[in-house]
Amino acid sequence: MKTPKISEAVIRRLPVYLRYLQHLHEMNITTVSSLDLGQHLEMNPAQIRKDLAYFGEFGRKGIGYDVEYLIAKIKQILKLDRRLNVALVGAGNLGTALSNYNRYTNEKMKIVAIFDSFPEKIGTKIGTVKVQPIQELAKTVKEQDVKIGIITVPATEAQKVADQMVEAGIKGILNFAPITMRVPNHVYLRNADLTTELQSLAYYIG
Amino acid sequence: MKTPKISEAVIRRLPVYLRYLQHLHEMNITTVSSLDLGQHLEMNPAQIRKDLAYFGEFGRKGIGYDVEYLIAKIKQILKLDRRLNVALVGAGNLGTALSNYNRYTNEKMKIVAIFDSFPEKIGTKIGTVKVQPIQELAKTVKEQDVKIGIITVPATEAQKVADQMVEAGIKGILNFAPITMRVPNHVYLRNADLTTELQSLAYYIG
DNA sequence: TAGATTGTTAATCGATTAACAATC
DNA sequence: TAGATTGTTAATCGATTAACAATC
Repeated sequence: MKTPKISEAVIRRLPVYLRYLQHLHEMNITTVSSLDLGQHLEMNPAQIRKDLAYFGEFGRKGIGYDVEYLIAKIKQILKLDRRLNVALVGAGNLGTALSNYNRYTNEKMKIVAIFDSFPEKIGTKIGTVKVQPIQELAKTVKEQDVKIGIITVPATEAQKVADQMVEAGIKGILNFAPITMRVPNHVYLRNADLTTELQSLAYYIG
Repeated sequence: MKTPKISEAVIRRLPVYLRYLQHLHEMNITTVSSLDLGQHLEMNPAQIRKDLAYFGEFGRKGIGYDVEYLIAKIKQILKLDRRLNVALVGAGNLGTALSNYNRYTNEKMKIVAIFDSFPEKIGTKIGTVKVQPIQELAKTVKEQDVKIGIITVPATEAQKVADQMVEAGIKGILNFAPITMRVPNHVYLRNADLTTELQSLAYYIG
């Protein structure tokens, strides 16, 4: 079966499985059961099996899952097996942190362009990527076939940047600015606002 | 009624409402309906009403919600109306970004201590907060009544830092390191792993 | 074979949405 | 009063968990 209709909750768990599987692989563990996975990730094994079964039969009854094979399969599902170019706007601390994230890995998803509006930032390098003026966004997106945009500018600038990304033809936006932004339906938007994260935490502590 | 059993989904939406209400307040808008809120936040108005109604009757039939009053109430619910001290370990780019987040606001939730293990970092200041050696964590947590810990160290260090936080008596941890960490049941743990965020994004674009 | 573990169906649980009486 | 909008109950929808036949 292809993909019936996969919920976002499922998709968000796959990278968590992937991370632990990669850890197992590094430790030369070749096989793992949903029970093992569930114990380590503190999740229900039935849920793990069901999540994986949406995409195919990856395990073997009585045995479990082959770690290396499952890693390959999850990467395939998440489309992490093909090149995916990312542009980041806002070369502040958060932007720099994100740029450094996958700098040394051989992930296929890569931040290939960084933009800022601050003249002092232009021309400096973050890793191997030179910071460009925001005016060059559209041109670079086309030239480098950029599909995803990350927004790490202040709230006041964020919607404007999003508009420019949409205009440039970007397909998905990961927004870190604390605003509710508007994008057309054909653009996928994900918010990762760290202030709301922090605020909801207070409820469980205070 | 007090709080029957509020789901995390509800708690995570409250800061989003709060943010937009504060925006309305800045624009001198005094009243808002759940319909308005729903339209701007792209949410179902019934859900917004229900979320709020868990905590009391904050609106007026036929009128809507008083913006200022609702802001005060949501802050009260989230316990953002009382002082909440936060310690951050890992004074890298991400740590610095988070430290700067609420530096200029008059939020009651504040990062009051920053730690790092890198000798060169010790003694430098982020905003007004001096970076301390990690060895001083326990002492500072006690002295400053720190309740929440934020972990922005590399994956290899994260569990060790979490253990120290738990040992020091911290009540909640916000973890940005890409690992599945273990904490005792009495400590609230929230993961905000930006790599998994990025990876799940690929699914919707590729 | 006996034990283990998957894939999947059915049962449960919880969250979202619709609808509407109450009332400003 | 008529129109608007809440708070809340009931209906729907979706996600999680349990259970088990299939099978390695």
